[in-house]
Amino acid sequence: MTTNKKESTETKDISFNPQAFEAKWQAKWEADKLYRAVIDESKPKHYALTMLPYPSGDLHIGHWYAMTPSDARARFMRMRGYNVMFPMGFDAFGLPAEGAAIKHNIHPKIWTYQNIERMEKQMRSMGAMFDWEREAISSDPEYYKWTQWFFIQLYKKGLAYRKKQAVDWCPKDNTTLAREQVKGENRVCDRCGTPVIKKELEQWFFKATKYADELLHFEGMDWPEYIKASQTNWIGRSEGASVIFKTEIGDSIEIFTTRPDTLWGATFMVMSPEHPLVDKITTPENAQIVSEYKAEAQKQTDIQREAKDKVKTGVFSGGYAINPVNQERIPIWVADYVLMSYGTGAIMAVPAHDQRDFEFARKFNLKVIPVIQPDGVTLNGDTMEHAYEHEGLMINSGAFNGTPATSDKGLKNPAINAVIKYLEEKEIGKHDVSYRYRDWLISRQRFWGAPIPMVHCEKHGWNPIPDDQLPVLLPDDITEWKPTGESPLKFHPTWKDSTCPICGEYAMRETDTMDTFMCSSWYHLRYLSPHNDKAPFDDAEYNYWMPVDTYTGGSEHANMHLLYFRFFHKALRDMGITEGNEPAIQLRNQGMVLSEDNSKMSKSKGNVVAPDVLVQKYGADTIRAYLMFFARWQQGAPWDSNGIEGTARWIRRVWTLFTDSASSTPTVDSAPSNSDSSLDDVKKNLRRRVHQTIKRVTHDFENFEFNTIISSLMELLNEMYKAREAGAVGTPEWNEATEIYIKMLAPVAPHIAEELWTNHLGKAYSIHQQMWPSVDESAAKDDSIEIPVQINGKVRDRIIVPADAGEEEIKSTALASETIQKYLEGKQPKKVIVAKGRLVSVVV
RNA sequence: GCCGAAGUGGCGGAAUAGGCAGACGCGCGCGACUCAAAAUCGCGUUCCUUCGGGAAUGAGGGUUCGAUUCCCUCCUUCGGCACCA
Repeated sequence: MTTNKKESTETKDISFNPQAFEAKWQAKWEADKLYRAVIDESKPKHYALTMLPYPSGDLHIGHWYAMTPSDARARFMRMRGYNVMFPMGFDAFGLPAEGAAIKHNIHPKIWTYQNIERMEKQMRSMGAMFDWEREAISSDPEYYKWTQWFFIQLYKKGLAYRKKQAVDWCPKDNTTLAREQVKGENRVCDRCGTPVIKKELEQWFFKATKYADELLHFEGMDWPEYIKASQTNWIGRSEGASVIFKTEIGDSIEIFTTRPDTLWGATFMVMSPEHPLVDKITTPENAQIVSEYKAEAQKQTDIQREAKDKVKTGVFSGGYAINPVNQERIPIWVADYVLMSYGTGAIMAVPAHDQRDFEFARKFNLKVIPVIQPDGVTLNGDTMEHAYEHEGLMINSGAFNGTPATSDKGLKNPAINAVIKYLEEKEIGKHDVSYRYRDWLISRQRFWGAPIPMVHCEKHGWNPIPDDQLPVLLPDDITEWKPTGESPLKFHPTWKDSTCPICGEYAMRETDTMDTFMCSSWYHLRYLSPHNDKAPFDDAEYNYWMPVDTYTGGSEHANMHLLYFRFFHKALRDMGITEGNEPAIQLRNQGMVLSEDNSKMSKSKGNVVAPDVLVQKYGADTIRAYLMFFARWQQGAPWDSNGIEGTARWIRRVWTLFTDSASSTPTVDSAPSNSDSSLDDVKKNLRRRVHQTIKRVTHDFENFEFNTIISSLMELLNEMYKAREAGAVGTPEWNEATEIYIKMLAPVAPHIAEELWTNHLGKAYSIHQQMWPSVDESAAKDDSIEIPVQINGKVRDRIIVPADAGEEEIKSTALASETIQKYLEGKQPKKVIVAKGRLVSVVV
């Protein structure tokens, strides 16, 4: 490379050396505020948001994969005439900072801000159009002041509350977790993979379940199907009825059922061992076995208790309830297959029509009474071998006998519908919906998060910190970081001391901090006005930019961030802070870049691809292009370090074609006949390919099909090399092709595009302020086309016809073909089908 | 078990209002340039073949002149849920 430089000192440097201009353009764009997004009512707005990173230390290839194609699309939208905002920031609170504090005895703040500085620098090397003036960092006091303010608004609205219950606890991270942050069958911590345990603790919650039903609606949202499905599964709506059963001693037990039509078949009840009425219902004779069973249940983990293949266990309480529809006296059992965390913690058991209840009934010799009769078979409660869970007619159900029970759920099912009507008339039950979705537990027993802005007074209980005392700052003088299961803030000598906003007496601060997902639930709003100290954001900014038009990021957040983000928007809407029902219209998720051996990249395995090294070797543009090219973006693929050479070759060939002055003189030996007519054809063909490419690239950008954008540009480049060989250089068609090519290249490879445009073509700075090229439809159209001719479904020949040829013309040309005639062997075709412009199919 | 997405060369992947399967690139092979290598450039590259052709888009069936694309049954992989009443 040094030799190249020496050679080219007197003329323009034509060797490809991205290091020579990438940093230069990045600095100039920033100095010129080229990507500054300001309100401009004369243009349609486009809010392109990509998920902000945690400042973990170094940018990895996954960040590039998420961010640079998103940037390319934002740039494309900008060239299409949108006023685009593409902000960036840091989700800067979180556990790794505390891990570093423990390990290196460094304050999490110092560690975090050092990382931010390094990562900002690395991000700048991407050449993305981030508007850094809108940068927001969630651990800045000016940011978390408003995180706290939002907490208080939620509290005042009754959407934040404190409650003692059994909660998920990660023994490694030493903190509680939200239900969403516990993963999979093994119930492990989403962050560290450690199996969680249950702890009975008093914690702060957000009432997300209030929005359960609304969160199931995705109307007008262009979100991936699997994200919507995942959220729908997570919320887990079931429709049915709640019914009140009375015990013999007069207590009410409410149950939830999706099958009220089987009420007449309820032959016993089951309560969760944790149900508050268990002790009351248990008779003295049964007290011993029930308390032993409860103790046993408590010892087991959730995984043990909820294991699907587990043999059912349970004990009889000695108590009885009255089935409200037929006054039958039915025994109440206690069993751990009924969970306190779902429904009411008690069920009516219908063994004839529920497999779980059936297994239980058979084990303990309880009555089985069929109440749904399938077509053509008579069920016998004493001999049936499994529960019948399908459709049929109601039987043994008094006045309801004969009512059809279909496979429909809820009120759509005539049997369920009729019984619910009856329950409501009799006031023994009502139509009801149950969700598996839980309220969001936001307390974390950790230091590096936004302090929950509440104080507790002996006399006045919990109260929010007055707004004028916000933010509640984290102290700098903490020395002990060891996780104890309680926030390090609790052990600070003075931090927790405060006064009650009501009486002015001593009050103790809440020492827990907020789940960092709280910070990221509103960062898209802080980008609107990151330094506003009067409000979380300006209304004018909100009204112009929101909602987010395109949101990109990882799909691992399906049931976490993406659900919190929607909940938060709805809660804010109900407080009059935001407008509209959803924060983001369009969502797209990139896949994952795996390591070359197809495994997940991780520091511990040492298989991480470092973007910095690649940037040094190839330049940012090549990395950007390769990340767009090497896989379907929304799917991801294993990294291929050889593969990048192909993209690097393409970028170099782009550079060579547009900078090599020799390109204007065709080499004598390779140029074919230079007659005017053939040059005309070459020019026309070039122009056609250029305009066809605009069409394809535009379509693919709109649809996030980044890999085919690059292929199309590669093909067009190959075409241009051929046109150069044929002597097209210097013609108007060549010049047009050059301009359009660089414009289409600009979103993908912003530096080389600028260098070629401004320096080599001598066009007005900046390429990034140019409009996207428009398609000349007439130029894009083919004159003549080659279409295949099939005989009995097999391609036997290809014919060339004018593009606008009619059916008859195509047909006669096809049949006139010698090859086709040979295959026909003089026979008359039975049928000839002409698909205009596509194919001829001859049937013999 | 339920919900969702996806199965195409050695590899990443193209092509779906039904119409030339394998674009583009990697890898591989041959050639040019070179003392040599790298870089670069050119040609070839789904499989089988008796060189006429034949087979092939996870498997099997269906609709059709024609199916990677639509329908049915099944298999596999990935993601979510799961003793959820």
